[in-house]
Amino acid sequence: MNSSLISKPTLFSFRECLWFLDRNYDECLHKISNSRVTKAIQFNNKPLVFSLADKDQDILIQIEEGHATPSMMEELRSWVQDWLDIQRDIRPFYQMLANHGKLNYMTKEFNGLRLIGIENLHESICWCIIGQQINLSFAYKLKRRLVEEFGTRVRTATGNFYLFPSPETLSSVSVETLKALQFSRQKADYIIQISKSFSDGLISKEKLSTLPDLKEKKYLLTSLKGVGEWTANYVLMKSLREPDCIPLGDIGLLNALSNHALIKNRKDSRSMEKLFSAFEGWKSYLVFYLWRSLAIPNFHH
DNA sequence: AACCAGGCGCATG
DNA sequence: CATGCGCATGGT
Repeated sequence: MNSSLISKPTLFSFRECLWFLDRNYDECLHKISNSRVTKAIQFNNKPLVFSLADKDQDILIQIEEGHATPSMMEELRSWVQDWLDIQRDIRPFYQMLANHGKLNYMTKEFNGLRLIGIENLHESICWCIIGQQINLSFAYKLKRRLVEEFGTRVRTATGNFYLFPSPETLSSVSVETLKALQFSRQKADYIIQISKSFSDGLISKEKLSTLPDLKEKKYLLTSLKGVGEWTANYVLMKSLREPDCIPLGDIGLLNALSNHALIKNRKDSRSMEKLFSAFEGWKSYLVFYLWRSLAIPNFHH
């Protein structure tokens, strides 16, 4: 089995999703070319390279490297649906956007954009730690070094693809090694310790998602050194798809709110709460769309 | 040339 | 509880 189709729901745009995956950053875990995204993932300890392309009313999944049994293909289909958040009916969110005087333009401008996730929880947390307090281009550079140094490489006819390094691998790396890749001592420490927590089974996506309430999830996440409020919320929104998690204090979020004249200054939490209270159940989506708005050149209210 | 980036932990008042 | 500090480097 080397291909499969997923039918598109309403309010889904492959082009918008592809735009997000492409942006203008040096992403090392997938490649975009000819309106297709290609990526390596791991199933049953075996790497598999697949691509996604737009095909009329469907999304075409193709296996680029490796072999997929029918059950693996079924798993891959489900993985892709999670990654691009394909199954969610986002019409309620669009209704909320449409009702908002300043944000209703988004229903047209970003039509069909889905909250693209980070399915691997360990990767998601490491990515947050890498990105803390540094500019995104440097963050992507650090991630690339980490992935190319410690991740599994899959060779294909069209180039190399990488899997994010496993917790086992990263937990046995030394601080000095990461420092040589220009990680700060703290970031190196956090990543190694958190990788240990994963390989020791102290935390896993399974464990985190089965916790009964959000407070416990946040508590478990922030008990890890290097994971604060921002990271916990980012991870819950991107990896567990919690509907109402806002990475508070996020500089991009604050800039977007300020561009739309929705807050007076960075400490204007009252205006923020007022805005988000109108998006109950869809706060994470609103954050994602606000981030999307940052890419509009010279956007000012 | 300063200043600030997808923050966080730790030390103080 | 609030505020200050260091962190690593690159972009503006």
